[in-house]
Amino acid sequence: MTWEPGNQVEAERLEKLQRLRDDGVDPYPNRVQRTHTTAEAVAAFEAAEASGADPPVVTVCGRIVRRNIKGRASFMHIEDGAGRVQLFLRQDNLGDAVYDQVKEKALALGDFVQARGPMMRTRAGEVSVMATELALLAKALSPLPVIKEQVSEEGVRRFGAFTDPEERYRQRYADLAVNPDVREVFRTRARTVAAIRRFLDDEGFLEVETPILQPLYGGAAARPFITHHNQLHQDLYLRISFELYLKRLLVGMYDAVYEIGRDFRNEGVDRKHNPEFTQVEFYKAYIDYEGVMDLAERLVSGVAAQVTGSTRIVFQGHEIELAPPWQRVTLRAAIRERTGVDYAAHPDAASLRAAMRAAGLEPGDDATWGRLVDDMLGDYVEPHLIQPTFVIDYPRDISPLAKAKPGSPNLVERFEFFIGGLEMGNAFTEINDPLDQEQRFLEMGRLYAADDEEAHPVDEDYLRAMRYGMPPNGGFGMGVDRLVMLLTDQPNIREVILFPHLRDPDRDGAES
RNA sequence: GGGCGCGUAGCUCAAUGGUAGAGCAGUGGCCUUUUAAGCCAUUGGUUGCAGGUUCGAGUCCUGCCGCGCUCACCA
Repeated sequence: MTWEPGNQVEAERLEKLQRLRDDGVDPYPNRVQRTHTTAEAVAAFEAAEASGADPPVVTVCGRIVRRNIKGRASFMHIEDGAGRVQLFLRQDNLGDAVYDQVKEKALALGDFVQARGPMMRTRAGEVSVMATELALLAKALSPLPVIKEQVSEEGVRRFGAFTDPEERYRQRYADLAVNPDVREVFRTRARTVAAIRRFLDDEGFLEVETPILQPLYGGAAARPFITHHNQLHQDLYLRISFELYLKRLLVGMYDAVYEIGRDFRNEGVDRKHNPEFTQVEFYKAYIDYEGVMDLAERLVSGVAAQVTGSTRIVFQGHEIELAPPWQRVTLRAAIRERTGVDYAAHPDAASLRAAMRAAGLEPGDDATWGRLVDDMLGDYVEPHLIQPTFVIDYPRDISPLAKAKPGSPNLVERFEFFIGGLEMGNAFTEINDPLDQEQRFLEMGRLYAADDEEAHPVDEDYLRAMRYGMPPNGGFGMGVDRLVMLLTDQPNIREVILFPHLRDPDRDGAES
């Protein structure tokens, strides 16, 4: 099977490729030279200019992003990962053969080239490479969207665009190639992950890697993806959280561990959810959820400061201060404030449902008590939590891994924290009583046995680990993608995931 | 899964039910300091897919595919 041009532009480019080959030009040569990035070349020239030294002679490489062919002198801008620089191309300097390639437009927008020559400044004042050598490095056969820029005092105006979300995600390489803002988002993402890692390393945590393919799944409320190991004849699950493996390591006498990695949840896809997403979880012995709150505040505000230079960010028009201390509100008070319902006065599902109806809410028909409480949180409280807020003390029956709150049989020592109206993370004082944990697993099994979903499995090996003795500890999980959304002011999780999941377009009736 | 909206040239977008267009890109010219370069000329379309209504469908109807927003789901 051989590629056929899909349109006229591609056909013409393929023809030019053949013409270059006929002329003995290798459109994809093996050998490349580069002495400077575009940014280094400009900096070297400016330094020489300032000191009165001779202008440097440089060899630069990059993609042609602008081309202005005039008679016997032409200009190109080439871009590499560091920036862009103009090439000044004169027939006198390049010789007829090479200049003909320019003039005949054998070198097109999108092609990669290598140019060598002394740096200079044009009459218009732009630092440029006065090319004495010019060579093709890689021919582009398909045209990228063309985006022009007008640089002025007021900033950069852009003309032309590549904005269709579907095509941007399906062809992220093209999106990145033409949209520098998008490239910057993923640089910020990389700095965010690095800053999280640095913070936890400095706090004495050990970074570990635990199984992604798991014989049992657990640690969160979600349906898993299922796969199969052929030789072992065994079904496996892609993990929905790291929790149960990380806590096993506390039994193994690491005081503090963390993992940054991918979780997979077989659930709906929307602005805040991708089937695979990046999570950071940490577990630390000898602290409770108060200690975790302290770490969470310092982690998030410290990462923001490192990544953006400030603890004050703007997200979707809201100014948000991430510096500690964050607001703390009990779930009970938060819900009472927003709905008028005090769930503590209605300790069973039936009476809580009645109270919700009396307050004008619409409670789910077969929701458990804890589920009703959680619904009120999501519907009436969460959208208002713009400034960072810990919501603490959750219903026991939606928190099977969190330790009970002394004196409150329905509550556990758990918090979730919210920023910008997004649920950012979840944490608790972890259960370390193996018999209690076993009962909680069994309760969960009963509570949700009615659901048609696969029953949640009890992880017997996890209980065995806990029976060897687990130190008291606090645990924490946070969505890294959502943190990047906050720090880059992106409203959609797909804008911070390089290759987000999309439906297969090559189905019946679809364009292929 | 439900509701609403969208799908037209490589990209961004037009087009009362009546000959499918523009800008950029491309192609052919002119130009040895341009920079959204300019000027002249010009190519490019199975209007997402399949049906239907109509003398006539990009436009109206039905189904399907994909995307967006939203609701639901997410122990």
